[in-house]
Amino acid sequence: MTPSPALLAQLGEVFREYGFEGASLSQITRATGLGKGSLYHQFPDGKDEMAACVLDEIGAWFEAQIYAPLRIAPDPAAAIALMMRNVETYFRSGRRVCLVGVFATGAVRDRFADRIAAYFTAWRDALATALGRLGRPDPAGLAEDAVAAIQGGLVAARAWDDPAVFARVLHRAQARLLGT
Amino acid sequence: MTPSPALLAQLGEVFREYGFEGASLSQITRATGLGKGSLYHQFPDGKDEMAACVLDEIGAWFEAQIYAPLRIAPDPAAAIALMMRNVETYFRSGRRVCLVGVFATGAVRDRFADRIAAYFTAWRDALATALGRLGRPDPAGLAEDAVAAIQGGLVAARAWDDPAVFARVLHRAQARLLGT
DNA sequence: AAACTTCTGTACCAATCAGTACAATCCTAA
DNA sequence: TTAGGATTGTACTGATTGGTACAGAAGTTT
Repeated sequence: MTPSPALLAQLGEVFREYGFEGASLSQITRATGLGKGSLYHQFPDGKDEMAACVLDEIGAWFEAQIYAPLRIAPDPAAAIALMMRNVETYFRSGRRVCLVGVFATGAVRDRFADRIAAYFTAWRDALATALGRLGRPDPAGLAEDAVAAIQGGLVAARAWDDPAVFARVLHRAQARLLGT
Repeated sequence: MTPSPALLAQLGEVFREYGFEGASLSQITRATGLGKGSLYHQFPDGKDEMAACVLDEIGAWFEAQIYAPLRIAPDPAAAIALMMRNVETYFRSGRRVCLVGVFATGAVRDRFADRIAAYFTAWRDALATALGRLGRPDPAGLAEDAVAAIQGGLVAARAWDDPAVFARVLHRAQARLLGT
């Protein structure tokens, strides 16, 4: 039983907007257009399974669009710049929260601990790899700071309801990464 | 009707752990030892009012312990270093989430928009004031980045379930603030 | 067309939810 | 001690919750 990427994207948006606890089945059926019968048919373990599938889909997207390019691109500096552009697009300039980050700071953190940690680890490590190839000092620390800056930039942009905040934080983080 | 700071602290911990939607009245009565009659007597508008009072209490604490010292301390560099130490203590080395940040990325963001934005603004501005007095370049940008780093450090520490991450992010953020 | 498989709709369930009402209890001032 | 105000406990409410069961509809294969 493989849920479609489109369905997982819809589920993801409900979880982003309402969080895990706040995303009731009513809201999910409304957002997806599927009834409870359909949802339970595809996700017999209920909301937990939906969220786990969504996290896996997000992880796969990031692997393809963010992490892998950082590891293998011939020009690490260009790859880092591209990462930042893709991050700005993916998070809708800070208007869309990072679902993994939201789960990390919520009551469901332990339920999805492996997936959450894996997402952050893969990102930090891929970025550190690119920084290492670029010859930047302390690649692990710079990578860790960048991942934190992106998460913090999202929180701040939401707090101020101002996407320009996210853009500025990203821009300055990129400059620190590249030493420019 | 002024709820005691101790009660507000207990409420704050329930909201931190379960989020706004997930913090049921059952959990709140359990955590506070007060029955529903008592809670509704003190907070006639229910959970919204509880959360608003908690946010105000947090804001007041930050004003006294974090923002005001940044604005008025004779030695801005020492004030910034003290801020970081206090932040590390307050957030229990990253084990305790920032409730304002959690609300900022949740469905209740709009309900408490003024309080959330005010918390972030006061912090950024107080820090920028200290940086300005220190003669640091782009104090507003540095301040914004530091506030984002703290938030992002909290998310990352939770994601990795590793307080050392928060400490490292704080340490490096402080070095950037002070130019050391 | 018939048989089989997959998917959907919906009635139902027990539990929980936030909130209301108010009697009872506790506390304080005179 | 009494009266009045503050606080608490709890029964009750209608609504919502996640989940179950399964008949019926839809899709696919022969």
